[in-house]
Amino acid sequence: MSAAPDLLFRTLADPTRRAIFERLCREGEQTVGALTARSGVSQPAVSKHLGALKQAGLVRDRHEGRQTHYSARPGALNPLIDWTGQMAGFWQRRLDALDDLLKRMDQ
Amino acid sequence: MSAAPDLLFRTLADPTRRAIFERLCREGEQTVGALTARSGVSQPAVSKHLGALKQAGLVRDRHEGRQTHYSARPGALNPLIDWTGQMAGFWQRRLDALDDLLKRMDQ
DNA sequence: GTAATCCATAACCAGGGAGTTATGAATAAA
DNA sequence: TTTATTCATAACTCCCTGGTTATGGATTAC
Repeated sequence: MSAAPDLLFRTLADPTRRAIFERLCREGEQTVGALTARSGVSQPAVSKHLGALKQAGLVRDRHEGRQTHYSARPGALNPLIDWTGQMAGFWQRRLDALDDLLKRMDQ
Repeated sequence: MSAAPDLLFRTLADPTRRAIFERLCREGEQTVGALTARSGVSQPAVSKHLGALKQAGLVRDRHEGRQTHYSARPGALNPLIDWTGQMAGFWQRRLDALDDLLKRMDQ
């Protein structure tokens, strides 16, 4: 299971791309032009990043005339949340087991 | 804030490296040799990945004789959990605001 | 109809990073 | 002491990707 975390990690690893995603989360729907304005990179670069984000299921696009509006997609981060939860769970479980063992040795 | 998520995302983006980290989470402390055995890559590659994981604060190492034991570091994922929580919070807040607006318009 | 705007795609380039083999330092075993 | 084991580092290669400029299609404005 969990081929999903792979794509998510890879997609969010790039700072520029992650910044775009963060802006969409904070400020809601934005056009490509608006995103390009404060991204520090060219418009084609932004378009490529948006393509990657879309393919990872992190954003949606909505065409309206000659401009495209992008918005963050709630729930897309769930696999990531699940993964971190699992990892945290594993060492927690081992700590519990250790705790148990110590208690039994103590008796 | 949050230079930490950047390093974490970058470090966990590589599948081989993430697999090593997962094994350390699931099965606890491991030597480099043990990790290399089922990693599918050479020992130097594993060592490099472990170096990256260590630098990101994701693992600890413990030298014992001529072998080095690595273990996952609980709490290292916290910045990641915080970040996802923030992102989820943003759109949640906007949904609430929208809900509010609709309610007021309804009255 | 013509000009201007918005965006996506193509083509290309450069840097980084993940992999390899070779090697050496440190420790354990003989 | 000599040999074998374990790991880290160095040096190198190759590919992937994020950036660029150039361009074109679609839409809006004049």
